[in-house]
Amino acid sequence: MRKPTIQDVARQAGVGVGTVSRVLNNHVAVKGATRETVLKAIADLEYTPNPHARRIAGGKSYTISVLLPVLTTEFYVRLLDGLESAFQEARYDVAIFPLLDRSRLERYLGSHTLAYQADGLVMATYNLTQMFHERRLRTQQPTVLVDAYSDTVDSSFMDNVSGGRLAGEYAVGLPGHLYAVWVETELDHLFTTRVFEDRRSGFLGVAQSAGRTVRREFTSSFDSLAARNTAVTLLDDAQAAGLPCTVFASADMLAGALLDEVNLRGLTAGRDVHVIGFDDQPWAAERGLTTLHQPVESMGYEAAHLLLSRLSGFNGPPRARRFEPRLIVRAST
Amino acid sequence: MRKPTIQDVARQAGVGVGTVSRVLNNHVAVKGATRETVLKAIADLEYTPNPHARRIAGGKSYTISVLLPVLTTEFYVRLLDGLESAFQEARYDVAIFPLLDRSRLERYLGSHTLAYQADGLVMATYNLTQMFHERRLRTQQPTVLVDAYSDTVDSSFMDNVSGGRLAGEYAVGLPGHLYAVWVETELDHLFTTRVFEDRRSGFLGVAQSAGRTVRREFTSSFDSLAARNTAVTLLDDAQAAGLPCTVFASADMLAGALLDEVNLRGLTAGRDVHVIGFDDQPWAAERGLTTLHQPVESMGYEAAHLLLSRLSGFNGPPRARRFEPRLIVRAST
DNA sequence: CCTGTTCTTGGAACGGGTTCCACGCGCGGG
DNA sequence: CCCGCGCGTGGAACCCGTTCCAAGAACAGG
Repeated sequence: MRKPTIQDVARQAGVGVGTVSRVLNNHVAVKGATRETVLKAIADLEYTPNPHARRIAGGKSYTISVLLPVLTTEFYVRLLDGLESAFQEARYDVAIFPLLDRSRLERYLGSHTLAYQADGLVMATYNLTQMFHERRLRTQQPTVLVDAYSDTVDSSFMDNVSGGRLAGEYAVGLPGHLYAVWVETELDHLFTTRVFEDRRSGFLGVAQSAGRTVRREFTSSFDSLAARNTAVTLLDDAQAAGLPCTVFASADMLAGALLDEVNLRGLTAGRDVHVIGFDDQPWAAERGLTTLHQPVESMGYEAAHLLLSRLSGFNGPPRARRFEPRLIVRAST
Repeated sequence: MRKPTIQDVARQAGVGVGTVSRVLNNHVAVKGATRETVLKAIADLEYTPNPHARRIAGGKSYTISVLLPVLTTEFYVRLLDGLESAFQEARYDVAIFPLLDRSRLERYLGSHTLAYQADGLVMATYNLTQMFHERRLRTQQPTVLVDAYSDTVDSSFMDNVSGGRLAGEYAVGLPGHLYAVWVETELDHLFTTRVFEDRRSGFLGVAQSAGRTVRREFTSSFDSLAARNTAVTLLDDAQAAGLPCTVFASADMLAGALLDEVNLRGLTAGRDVHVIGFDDQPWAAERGLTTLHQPVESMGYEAAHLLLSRLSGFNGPPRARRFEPRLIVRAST
């Protein structure tokens, strides 16, 4: 029982192989009735096209490279969900390269021996380096940025200024001193980019125009020990200055550490300490954390479509797709 | 500047395409001189064969699925090294599936829609389930077990009984009370198999025939907090009973936690407490840990060759390849 | 009802390998 | 010196899709 081929499908449906191929690839010019017949034949035979034959016949790799910093965080997992669902619909494979640090990224970009080059490139979060531009000129590879912005290529990104602003507008209505915690930009990692600066500028802008000052700002690296230390220092200060207080923690991870410490001190979040996070991690709902939800999947999905349109010939100027976070109010405020 | 094809190479070398293909695939029947000419042409043109064309022409996927529990541990990284180096030599790709728990494994094995089936299957550490046997019958897919044993399929594995015995033989010559620490077999994870039971039976067998008893045995789960707790309890008991003592920690991770605690108490490993580990992790040399080194890469390499021989037609009865750990004595004893 | 477009559609050519068959050449034996 | 065998080699056929061209079908306008 050999695997059925496109020939078998064509015979079964009483049409030519060209027609079957057109149905498979959604090339519009197929009449409704014919399309149905072909789809039925495909279903009956349990036909699945051979991707390798497709690649050699089409002269393309039908593969997209996705460059991202790491894939162990919620954010990138969701981002990949969005990217992969869009690429799957268009029958493209995705090759994931978690590059971790600048040297690996540059090694990847500089590599001359990209034997079977991907048809397109998705870069997540990375800032654009000089090497990137050189490589792009050399390879002509269609590229899209996601979670990052540049005016020279298509991009799909979150509006972090707006996210900071939303947090700010809500925070100024809450009682007590105002605090803010940011995430440190590690210089040898490219993936921090301007995300936290943007959140900060949005937040501070609103606070200022509301005539409020932030009592203290903190910067923590993105690990749980540092987050806990920051929480301790912050609460010491807040208790000394008098509760209640309101804290904008620009990443849920930081907010989580703060909630831990609040509980440990017998205080109550949403009464003594108001906490606003950012990310809407899966646990945020359970723990009742007020936070900003980001439509990360949509951002990925849209990025994929920007790239796909380039792949099918679109050649206009760079486009930018901006996504807005949404404030979700829960018990922590 | 198109990518060169096998046609270009044939022309350049003044031979037929068949000959070039034969050289590429090491089909013996090519005369030395001709082979040289072809190899030179390949080098001159910087020719790399198109894997997709190969797959469609050959009617095979030239891909091997490797099923393993996780790939974040030293052991599996080394195992993959061994597997991949062998498969690369034979121009096979490797697709890695870290399946983590029983349900994912069964979902993988039960799947009917393994569209472009791999030519062969490597299963690491997993015990064989009923589903596995059913699937094997259905798909006829050549299979090899690595780090596990069954008498129905080829296998390549470490002799953990022998490892335990080596540890035992050495331990009974060391002074003081005897302790042993094992790793807990989590029941919903398949990947613990009989490894630790085997080490235990080897170790206890030797101790018994030497007329020695083990003062206390501990079981710890494989995480650092549990390991540390176990170390504390063990050392409390040992100090109460009088030092020196000798401990066989059946995984370096456990041994490491023990060394930490030994240092913390101002004791000296190799004098007050003798520690024997198992694995020879990269840090074992630096920290002077006496341990059992496992030829994991060789085990993987051999597993790959067992599978490759099946793929090229070998059809004899199941074969088993057994590998022996080697005791490495360092300062901790 | 006829002619000229515009849609659809069939199928050959093609892409880059592998495999198999047939042929040529070299060598040993008679 | 001739014949036969086998090794080494060339190249056609094939694998399975995509694409493109030409031809048939359908439809609108006169």
